[in-house]
Amino acid sequence: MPDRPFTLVESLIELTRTLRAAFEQRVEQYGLTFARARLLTTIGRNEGASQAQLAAMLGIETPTLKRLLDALEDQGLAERRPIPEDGRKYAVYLTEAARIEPVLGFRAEVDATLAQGIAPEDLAVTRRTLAQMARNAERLRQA
Amino acid sequence: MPDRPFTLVESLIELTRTLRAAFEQRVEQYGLTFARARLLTTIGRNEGASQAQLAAMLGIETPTLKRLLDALEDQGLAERRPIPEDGRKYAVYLTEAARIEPVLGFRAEVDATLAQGIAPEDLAVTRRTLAQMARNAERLRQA
DNA sequence: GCGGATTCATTAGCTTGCTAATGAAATTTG
DNA sequence: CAAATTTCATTAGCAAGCTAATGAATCCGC
Repeated sequence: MPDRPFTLVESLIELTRTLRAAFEQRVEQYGLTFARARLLTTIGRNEGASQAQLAAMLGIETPTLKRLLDALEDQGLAERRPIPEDGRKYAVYLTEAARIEPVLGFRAEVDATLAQGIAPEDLAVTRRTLAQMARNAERLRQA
Repeated sequence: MPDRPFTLVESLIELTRTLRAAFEQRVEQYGLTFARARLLTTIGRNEGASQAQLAAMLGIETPTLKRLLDALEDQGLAERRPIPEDGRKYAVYLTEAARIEPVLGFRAEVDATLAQGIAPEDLAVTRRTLAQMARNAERLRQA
């Protein structure tokens, strides 16, 4: 029901929101949200990374990351360990409880579902186009 | 710097955020945010629409819309008018102040900027692919 | 090796999404 | 026509994005 001509931007916004909602539903059985599940898998692939590094990988800011990490820690799924070399940093790890969760294959699953019924060459074109759009948006940001 | 293979979902999330940030910067000179500017143009194209209708057009929920509309009303850019036929509804209009703002051409401008340097046929493919992805995400939501 | 600059995590506070619940008005049904 | 249902806007409260500001630790330049 969005506004008629349905511009690219509208499509993007709507898709991202639907996507989020769909997978939110999917991971809620584990007591997770979309953002927290994304962080969980990123920690799993990069154990020992600092908070700043994780934030950069996820493309979010460190205060946002802190809040997500606090939540995972409260749920007993991740932990901060102080490192001796640098008193400012923590190294972040999954707990054993988190390792059992089948959520770790999350990203690949999301992608596979999303790509269903789409020709590989169309996917390739779309990837390229999205990358160019990201550059366009980025350029605009500085101007 | 996101996680290596840079999946589709990551691209989408990052693009939407960059896009938002870029245009946030663009409209802040008018005291607007991205979401509020989007609402403003939607009101402009559909004057007299109810809040529920506007929310549907924007793909957001009515409480979210209410908050945005309150803000525009506080800024003197939009107004609610009770309608005689239905005591529950308001008809929403732009004020004269809003009509002067050059923000009304906003959507087209966003789209044009985003599409720079992309071949028309690639854009077409991308539109189709995004639509299919939206269906995939939607389907998953119900399952 | 000391002092200024940078980096890291944190706090505080804003915006904008969401869902659930509510009251009032309109509509549908029996 | 009265009662039940639905619709509309609202309130309340949560999640997750952001920026700005802070304190502590590290690093660099001289």
